[in-house]
Amino acid sequence: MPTIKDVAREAGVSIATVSYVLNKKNNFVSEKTRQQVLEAIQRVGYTPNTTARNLKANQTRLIGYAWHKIPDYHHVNPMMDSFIYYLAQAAEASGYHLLTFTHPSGKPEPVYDEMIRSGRVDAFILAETIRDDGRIEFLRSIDYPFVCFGRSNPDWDFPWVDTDGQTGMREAVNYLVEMGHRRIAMAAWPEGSISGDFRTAGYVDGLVNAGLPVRAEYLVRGEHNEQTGREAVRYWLEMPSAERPTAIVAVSDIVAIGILNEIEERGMIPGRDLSVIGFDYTPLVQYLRPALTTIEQAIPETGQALMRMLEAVLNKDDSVPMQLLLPPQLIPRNSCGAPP
Amino acid sequence: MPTIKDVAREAGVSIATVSYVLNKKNNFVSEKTRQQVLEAIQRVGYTPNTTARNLKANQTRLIGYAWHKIPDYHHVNPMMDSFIYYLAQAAEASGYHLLTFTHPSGKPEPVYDEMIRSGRVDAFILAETIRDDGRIEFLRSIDYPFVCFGRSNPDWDFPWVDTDGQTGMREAVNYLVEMGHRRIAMAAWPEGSISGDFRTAGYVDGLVNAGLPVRAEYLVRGEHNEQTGREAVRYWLEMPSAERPTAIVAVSDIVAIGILNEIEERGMIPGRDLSVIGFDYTPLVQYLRPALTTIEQAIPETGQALMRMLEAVLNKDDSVPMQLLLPPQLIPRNSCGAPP
DNA sequence: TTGTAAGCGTTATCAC
DNA sequence: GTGATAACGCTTACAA
Repeated sequence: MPTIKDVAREAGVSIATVSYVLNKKNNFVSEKTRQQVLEAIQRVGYTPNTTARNLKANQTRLIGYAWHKIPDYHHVNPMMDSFIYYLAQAAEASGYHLLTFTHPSGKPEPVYDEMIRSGRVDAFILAETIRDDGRIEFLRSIDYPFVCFGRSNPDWDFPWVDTDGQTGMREAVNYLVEMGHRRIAMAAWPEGSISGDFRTAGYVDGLVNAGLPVRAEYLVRGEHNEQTGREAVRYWLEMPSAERPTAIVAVSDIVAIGILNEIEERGMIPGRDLSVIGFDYTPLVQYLRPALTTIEQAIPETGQALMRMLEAVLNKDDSVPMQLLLPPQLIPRNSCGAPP
Repeated sequence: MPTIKDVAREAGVSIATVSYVLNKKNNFVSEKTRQQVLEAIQRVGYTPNTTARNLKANQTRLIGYAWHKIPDYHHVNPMMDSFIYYLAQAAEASGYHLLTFTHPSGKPEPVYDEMIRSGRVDAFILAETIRDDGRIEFLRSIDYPFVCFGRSNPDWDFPWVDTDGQTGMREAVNYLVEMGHRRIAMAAWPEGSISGDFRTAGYVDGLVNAGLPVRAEYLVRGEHNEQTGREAVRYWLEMPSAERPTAIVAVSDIVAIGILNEIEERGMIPGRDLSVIGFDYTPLVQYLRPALTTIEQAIPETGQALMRMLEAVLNKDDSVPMQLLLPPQLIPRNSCGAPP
């Protein structure tokens, strides 16, 4: 690879001059010299070496992004995977690249620490944040630049972008209410997860807004899998038919799929006998029969917002708000209808 | 961040000595000095700066991986997304990280060129290779290190790992034959795609092996979407029932989903009236009713094999075979049964 | 066994 | 306007 020296020799100038024309500001280089240098750069096919630049500037223009551990390879979270694609695009638009890394499930902080100490990256983007997130605690404690996709402890002040799951769920309930439903249930995650709790809160908000009672037996909780949806349906179908919910909102698409499956196996028709709404806009759920009504997160916008925020953090620009809630969007399909 | 100088000062030795103990080989450093240095490293919390190391060594220990353009964010290919996760893991095991980048759909080569010229990466991993792949042509022409997930032109000599779709499909047909099927159809992609053509060839192999006729009307081609599966079923259902296929292999899960959906909408039961096999092991297809029998690619192994191969390329180690076909695995679920 | 110093490819300060 | 040159943090001949 040609270096700045080759260009200097070719143009008959010093390497300093080449560097001047490259880093346009201070353009006190004479037009004639500038042209010579530019032509020489063309001729030798020169591109400045990033590593050398980085060493000088003490930066990498690399942003660390950790892959979240997945137990089994078909259990990927499709939403997160499309997120990182848009994140990569947004990063490039700002002259950064994503450097991906993995870490053992229990202890991520040492890996982040190592990335920092070795000067591998300039900042991090964290996804799938949790309550008391050790990564956030750690990065805050050493004042290292980062932004998060997802919230954490409410009393922690740090930059994040998140989907407004509470509003999303409230609107889902509202959508069902307007269709005529009065007995609306929710299949939720166990208490304690941030986004799960916001979604559950939105469900309650929706009921309250509509003047509907909040009934404990209409809220069933379980893990993030198909089984949870199935068990919830079994539970509700045991209720006398006048008590039974006529519509169900699920905390996630995978839970909604379990609901759909159990409903059908009980000989009922989802969307007619029982309406169902998912959450996540997972690929393929559009091809279920009935196609699943779901709530779509603003994934491309999230990536862009995160990068905007991260640049503000890196440039110590405090004109950019450091918390951003992005409204999701209800995607009506065929799994909802008027109550029977 | 502490530098090697800080350690040297702390330990009362020269920076060269620190460097010697760091780069263990040539361990002619006295045990006493070594201990002093090690302790100093601990005390000041030193980790060598990667950028400086890289500048010296003229490397980055970064592998470029381009995200393939996706038209719409729910059209991600889940298989590819889990692939890159395993790839990242394998890379780290070899001391590399993945540097991701994107490129405009038409012209990837200039972006690869730029990454090389600016010294951003040491090598590339290409995925979703095609016939006459310009990236392969380009990287071969400048003799830059890379490995591919996927084959390309048969007369090109370059390192690749690929799923043996031909064998996979042959075994799928064989599986159906053993269940008693004699009229087996395939919903394929248009001729010209590499993996599509191998899968189609495997279908034909399977028929021939079983002594079954290869009937043109049993092979329907269409794009990679749900509609293709639906149209294929409509076509076959117009045949007189004694002629109709009793089983269908699909070139991909999404096509298989279309098949499943159309079958059900015609009032038939997949797995009983008509057996169906997909290809890709897409997440969620296990939750379809019936759960889709599909062919699983060896994704983790592919990532590992690619990294092994890439290291061989980088170290000019020619003991490692530069072409590797990995057998996929049939995952029996409920979408197949004996012919009616 | 350890230290000195050159050099990796830049940028930027200082002379001229 | 332009050119030496130091410096970024490290590795490694070579000298001691």
